[in-house]
Amino acid sequence: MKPASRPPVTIYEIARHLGVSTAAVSSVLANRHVERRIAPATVERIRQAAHALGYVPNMAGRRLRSQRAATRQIDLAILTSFEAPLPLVGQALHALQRAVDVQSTADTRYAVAIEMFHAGRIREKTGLLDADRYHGVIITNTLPEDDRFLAGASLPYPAVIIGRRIAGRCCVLEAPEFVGRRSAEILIESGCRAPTVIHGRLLTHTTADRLAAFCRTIRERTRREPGVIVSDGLQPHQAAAALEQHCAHGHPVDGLFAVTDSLAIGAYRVFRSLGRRIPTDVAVVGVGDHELAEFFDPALTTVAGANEAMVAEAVPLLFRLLRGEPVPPEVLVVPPVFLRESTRRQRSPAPSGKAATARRTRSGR
Amino acid sequence: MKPASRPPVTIYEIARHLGVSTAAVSSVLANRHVERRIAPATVERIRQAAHALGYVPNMAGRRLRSQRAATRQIDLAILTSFEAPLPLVGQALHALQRAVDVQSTADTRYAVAIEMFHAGRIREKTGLLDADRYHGVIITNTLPEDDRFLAGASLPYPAVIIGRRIAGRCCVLEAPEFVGRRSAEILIESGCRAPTVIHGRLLTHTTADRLAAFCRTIRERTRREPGVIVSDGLQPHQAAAALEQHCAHGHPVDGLFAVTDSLAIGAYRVFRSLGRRIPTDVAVVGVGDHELAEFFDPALTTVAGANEAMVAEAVPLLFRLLRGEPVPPEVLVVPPVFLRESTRRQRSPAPSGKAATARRTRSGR
DNA sequence: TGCCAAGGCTAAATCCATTTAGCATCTGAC
DNA sequence: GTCAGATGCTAAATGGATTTAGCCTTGGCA
Repeated sequence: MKPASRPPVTIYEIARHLGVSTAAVSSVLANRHVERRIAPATVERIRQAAHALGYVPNMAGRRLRSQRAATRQIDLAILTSFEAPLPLVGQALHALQRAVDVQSTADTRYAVAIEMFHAGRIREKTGLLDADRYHGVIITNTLPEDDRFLAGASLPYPAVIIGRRIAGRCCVLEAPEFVGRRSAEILIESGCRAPTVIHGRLLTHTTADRLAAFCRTIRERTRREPGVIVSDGLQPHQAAAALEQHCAHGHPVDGLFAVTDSLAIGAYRVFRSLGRRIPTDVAVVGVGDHELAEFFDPALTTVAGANEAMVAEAVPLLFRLLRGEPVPPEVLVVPPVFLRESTRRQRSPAPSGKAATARRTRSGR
Repeated sequence: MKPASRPPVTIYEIARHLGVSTAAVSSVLANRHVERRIAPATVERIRQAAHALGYVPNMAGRRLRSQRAATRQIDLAILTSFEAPLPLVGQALHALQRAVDVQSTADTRYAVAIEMFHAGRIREKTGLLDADRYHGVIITNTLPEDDRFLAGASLPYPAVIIGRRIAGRCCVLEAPEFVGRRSAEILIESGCRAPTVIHGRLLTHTTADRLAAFCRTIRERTRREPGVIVSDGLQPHQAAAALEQHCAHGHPVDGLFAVTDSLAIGAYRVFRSLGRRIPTDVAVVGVGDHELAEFFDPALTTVAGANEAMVAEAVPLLFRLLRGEPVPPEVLVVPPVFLRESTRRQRSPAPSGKAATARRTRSGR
């Protein structure tokens, strides 16, 4: 950050500098000089002065004046972290855009955008606390630091939080405990004796809940400690490195719960290279936040993927907040469960049998 | 779109309606009523009136006034289609944000956002032609319809186009022909006799170029027509359906070029279910726009993935445009080639031999 | 020479909200 | 009874750009 210099250059400076009126300057800079009949020489002088003085238009000023009367502009944003899986965010934007397309009228224009912050550092996001940027936002993929900040701060606009309960704010979350518990149960029912969980070092409220519930369930049902692998990040190669090291240390793993899809991808590769077959030697459960799970080899059993459902809840809530209508403080979403080949043993605990068992497969959209 | 109604409600209406000053209304609506010592009863009246009249704040007005003097705000956006693969866009945003973090000074604040349009319908994106929204944009993932529109329209702000040459605009593109030609060569060198390409129904400039160059190269080198499979969309399941049908019609396929990663994912599944081994029975070449290619089973050979490089070029170009500096009309980027297992045969055309051949593997970041 | 039209530009209103300075009124302490 | 201070509010300036109405020249034509 260099130090502040002089105040911004406006069209007034340019006008004064050249001895012309602001009207002339404005006309030229807005490319209206032809219909306004500004002499070519003047156009050129104004252009050069603007460049020389380093003129940068003030969009607020422009918008304020030029926006056709009787049109109100509503700015909505989805705030997410750079580190988050993008498909989730894309879904959210899509859903929001669909809603906006429906809500739009001749006198109301919506603009929707995705903006990002660095995970854990939402407080550094410029303009977050300013009342002059958004009419409303959906916030998702926050880390505990972010949550703490949000709980303390008072955002000067309506906001719906996805994946985290924050007092006084409208929140949409995964039903607590559900994902972790079901994942544990599936691995246990699959006959796993050394169930293990892998997660990224950074835990969101949601992933932390999945982790805790998983461990608790394993402890309660098996009276043993679950294995826990911490990956540096959510990238497949990071997961692979962590899992490899875990196995190299001699820790047994015959059932793995990956709190995020991408971790499962890395795990698949490690098991393959170690010659361990899925699901025969090791069962894997993941989350199905994006469409890929079905295309894993073997297809990944998922116990989550409530994202679509959460977004579907969040968008109408945002509009209700915008209209000033009352909203519930929180909405819980129960994620769907898809049993696929990566835990095939579950339904056929007998020898092996490839007889088709009842199984829901998420159909591609 | 409902018909337009009355002009927007401003704080003036509220003030007039209640017989108070706009200062009072503003103080209340900006939650400054405590320090401004507005009586609780008045606060309540103002709030109710605002709600009853359907007040929606005008962000332009707010920003114009409240923005600390000596701070200029610069709004940048990445415009992409809803239908595009998101990781690419995420990369672009990341790169842009990094640049912005460096460029930021105490008197210049940047805001960066992703905004989306429906593929082929960029002309319908509201505000695209308005001069009052962005200081600069990066446009990517356009379809030919979009390109045609952009070529005709004159955007009133600096723009860098990725993946498409548009006269008079600054463009960053894949070196023409390269990807299609190399892919074809790799399949031919792998000994394929029925090389085939699969692409989505919607073709961007880039994917169209890949397709055309592939077909031309196959024709020139083999004197035969390449197989062409058209998938309805880029989703794996759509690719799978298209490929299945192609095979069901008896078309031979022993080498496949997928112009997009996700298409390759779907293809893998089909080959697996048909019992055709990769690369022994069929070689597959794809593009490596995201990290996943390496984690395919077997790892996917890629002849593209220039996205990162393209973005790296585009961002500085945008800043040069913003500063009014001259820029080259186009920048060509040659994508890296990663030979992996999915075309293993290539380097060992002899019997089989699993001897490790020289092979670059993209290392995880 | 006189008049009109075109050309080239300016003054001032306007968009909406925020904020500073200041004006009444009321309260309580002395 | 007075006066300082609190209370509750308003008038007016301000932010940056666009746009309408209109002024002054100049040139062409009758």
